[in-house]
Amino acid sequence: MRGARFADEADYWGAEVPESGELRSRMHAELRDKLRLGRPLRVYLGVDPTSTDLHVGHFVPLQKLRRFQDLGHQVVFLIGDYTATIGDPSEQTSERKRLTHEHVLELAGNYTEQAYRILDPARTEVRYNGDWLGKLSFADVIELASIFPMKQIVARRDFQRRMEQGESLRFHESLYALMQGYDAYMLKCDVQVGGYDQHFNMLAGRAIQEHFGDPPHVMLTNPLLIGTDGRKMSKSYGNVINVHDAPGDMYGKTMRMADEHIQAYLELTSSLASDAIDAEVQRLQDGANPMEVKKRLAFDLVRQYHGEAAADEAAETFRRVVQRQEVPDEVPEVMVPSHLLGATWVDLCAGLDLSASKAEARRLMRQGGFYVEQTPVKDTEARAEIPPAGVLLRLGKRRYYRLLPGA
RNA sequence: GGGGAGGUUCCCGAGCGGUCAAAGGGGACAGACUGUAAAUCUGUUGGCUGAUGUCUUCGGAGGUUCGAAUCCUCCCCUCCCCA
Repeated sequence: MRGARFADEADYWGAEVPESGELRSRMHAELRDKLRLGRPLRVYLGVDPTSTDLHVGHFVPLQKLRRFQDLGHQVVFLIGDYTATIGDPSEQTSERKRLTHEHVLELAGNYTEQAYRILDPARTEVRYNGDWLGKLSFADVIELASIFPMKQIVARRDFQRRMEQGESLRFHESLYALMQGYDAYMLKCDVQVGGYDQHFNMLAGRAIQEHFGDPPHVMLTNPLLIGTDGRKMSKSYGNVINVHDAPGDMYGKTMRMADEHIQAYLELTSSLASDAIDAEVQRLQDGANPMEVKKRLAFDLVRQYHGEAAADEAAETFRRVVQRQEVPDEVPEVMVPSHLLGATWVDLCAGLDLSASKAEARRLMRQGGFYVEQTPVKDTEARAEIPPAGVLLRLGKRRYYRLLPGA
């Protein structure tokens, strides 16, 4: 993994930006100075728990934190229990749904557990920003707000876009950066890591730290990981690789991604060393079959999260099921209740929720995507025969079920 | 608070009394192609039905009409301009 770099992409800041190269080299210099302090640095990453699962994109900054830990530094993992109830407007195209605090705390539990797949718990301090943000008075908020020229708040690219496009934009959304900036000040950290989308919030942190007489933190940002289809990674697009995905899913999702995105994934998600990544990228440019490179990537991903054996198995399953169209080893078994035993396939699929409706099952049949023991069944009136040994059902390219007569 | 524009099926968006389960695009699903994919092409995309058909759907509640997504009333929500 590599790819984390110093803040640049300065156009995020809107009009009032230093040259990107300038900010970047300043961060370099500041980090160098901090490292000369001769003490472990405090490095923090803040995450707002807004969903149940972390995806591989979240792991980019976590890997970075781990590197710091390995070098003897102290990591602070900040759970944005308070900020999550407001919602980070960064890179949003419309107003976010607000979450309740109870819900957020529930999600937070998953987050730390998943983060510890990468972080060393012994050298991780977990904090909740509700502990201080919840105690600010209105006067405190006013003081924080006074630090920022209105022009800077309004100049944000994401806000500008929403205003131009007539999307809803609410006042509280502009307060988000204040909250996150205050976190940075409260945590007394030397470095903050995060995605490019956090650029504005991190700068706000520096402004607040300086306002209160603290040295500003170094910003370390990484490119955002795109989804497997090249769009923004988002659960609603179904282009997300979750850390919790089963080995086979994780491998399959990786293989299904467009060839153009291989490099981004190699750089941001793989555990390969820098020169190994370069070698793979070179292979691609030399005209190697992208599938081979992708397989290496898929294997590496599964290995990181599920171990070597699972990765071997996932690779083998892919070879057999997808490439040779053979039946996978593990096919989910579905018991067919007795009242559906003599039914048509259509009724059976709808009754067992294998298809959303009878119409959908018929559609599949008519389109040739309905197979019984690998033979297409097109007759929508055909009745299902379920022998005691069971029967293999395949819907579309790779949804397999073994149907067994049940009670 | 005043004035204006809107809320349509998973999303965007057309429709503005019947011919509307509602154009078009996106997404999704299936098939063809293929080196995994992507791209491309074809088809499908509310439920029940073999099919004619029928039921539910166009922010919410009422109303007008033989008939409403389309007209009227009230309400809720969003955006824009002004204060």
